[in-house]
Amino acid sequence: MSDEGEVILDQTGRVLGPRAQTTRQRLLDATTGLLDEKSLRDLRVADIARQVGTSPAAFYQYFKDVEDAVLCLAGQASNEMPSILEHLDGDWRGEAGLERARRIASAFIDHWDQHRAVLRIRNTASDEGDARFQAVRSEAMQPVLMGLAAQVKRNRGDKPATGEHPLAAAAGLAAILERLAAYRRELERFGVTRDDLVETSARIVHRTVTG
Amino acid sequence: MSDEGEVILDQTGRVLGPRAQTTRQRLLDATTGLLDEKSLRDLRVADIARQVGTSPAAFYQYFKDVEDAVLCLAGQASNEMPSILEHLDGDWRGEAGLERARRIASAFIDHWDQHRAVLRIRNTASDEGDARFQAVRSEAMQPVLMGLAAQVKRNRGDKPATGEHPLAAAAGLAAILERLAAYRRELERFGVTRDDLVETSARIVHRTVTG
DNA sequence: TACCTTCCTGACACTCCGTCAGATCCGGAG
DNA sequence: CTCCGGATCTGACGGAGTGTCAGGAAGGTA
Repeated sequence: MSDEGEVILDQTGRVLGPRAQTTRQRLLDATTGLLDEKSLRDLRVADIARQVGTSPAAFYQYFKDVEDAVLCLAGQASNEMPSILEHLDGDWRGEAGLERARRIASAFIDHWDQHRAVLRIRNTASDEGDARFQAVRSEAMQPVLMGLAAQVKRNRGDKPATGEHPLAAAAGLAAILERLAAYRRELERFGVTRDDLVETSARIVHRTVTG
Repeated sequence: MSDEGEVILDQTGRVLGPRAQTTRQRLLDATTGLLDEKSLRDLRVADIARQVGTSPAAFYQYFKDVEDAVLCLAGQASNEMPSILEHLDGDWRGEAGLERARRIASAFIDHWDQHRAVLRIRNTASDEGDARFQAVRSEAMQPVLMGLAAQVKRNRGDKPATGEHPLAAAAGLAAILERLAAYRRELERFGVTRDDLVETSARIVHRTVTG
């Protein structure tokens, strides 16, 4: 990622002045925009540069390659990981727990609606084994995963008799939350509304957490 | 896909003789092998050709591009979609239903263990919007999705009062099954065994289907 | 051997990548 | 206002990989 910390550097390690920061940000914005139209695979450095009205060479001043820029965007998006953790801790039993689950599901959907293209790439690149994207994704999801696993464990009174593994259950729940949020558009075409998604995933999560 | 029906054609539409079929198959095998080492993005036609001991130009005789070859493999893998549908129909209540769910989960894991690389690409390409991969994936998953949705609907006595949407629930369950199967390796490093995965996903599926 | 079909290849034009030396820009010192 | 020096950008290029084509090799048949 080319965006760690506060001081932003270019590819040779030098601090960026204000003019450069503007250019860099415009390159990032252009990348975001273009990703709504074409896949990462089809996204050319030349496209991004043209959109910004600069030369391809300028792009390489700030980013190693297109993936590097997207990685940066993915980092930003992941950092906006919504207030899910707040909802995690507390009592999961009964209607209050279900409401908790609804809030989490809803926050996930909002998160994905706002960063669909970039989050999709984050996950696919991560699935394909790219270590940098894996790191960004983990950083965002790990707390959710651990939080869910802890709640599963707690609310079952630690009885492993059910045969369910807390971490596996948490991973499964995370899968539902992500997938339904990611596929919102597609499911809508089959008559599944946003509320349906929230309610359905919330109930599965709630049932799984409380056993 | 370059593999529809029985008679196999080359890129110009001519029927393949026995020698050509062998070459084509070797190209496919080499592709499978290389996909275990590198990502689709890094897989060059030249690599595949060299592996087979032929020229890059030969590759283009049988496939439009690398994706086309992988698509063909994805189609083959998807067709081997295991005997999941057999387990879907029937009574889901009680221990028998849970056992049903275990069989499905187990079959999913086997399926993914056998075709991990190709199925991953099928899904990521499909996620990225590639219509051809979407078609292959749908063809494989649609029956599972519909079957699960039908069971959800049936076993709830059609009471929509629970607020869960059958199709959304089915999509969520499919997400769990796929993700846990796809991430088996990674989860194992955290001490989650195959049995844990089967039992956990089976129970979530069973609970969700029976309400 | 001569021939014909099937299959494969060398060679090429093209696209895009990533780098570098040098041009351009711009604010501040004089 | 003019000039200077660092900050920023660019044109031009070597390289890798793609996809195509005319023609060459391989193998069967008579």
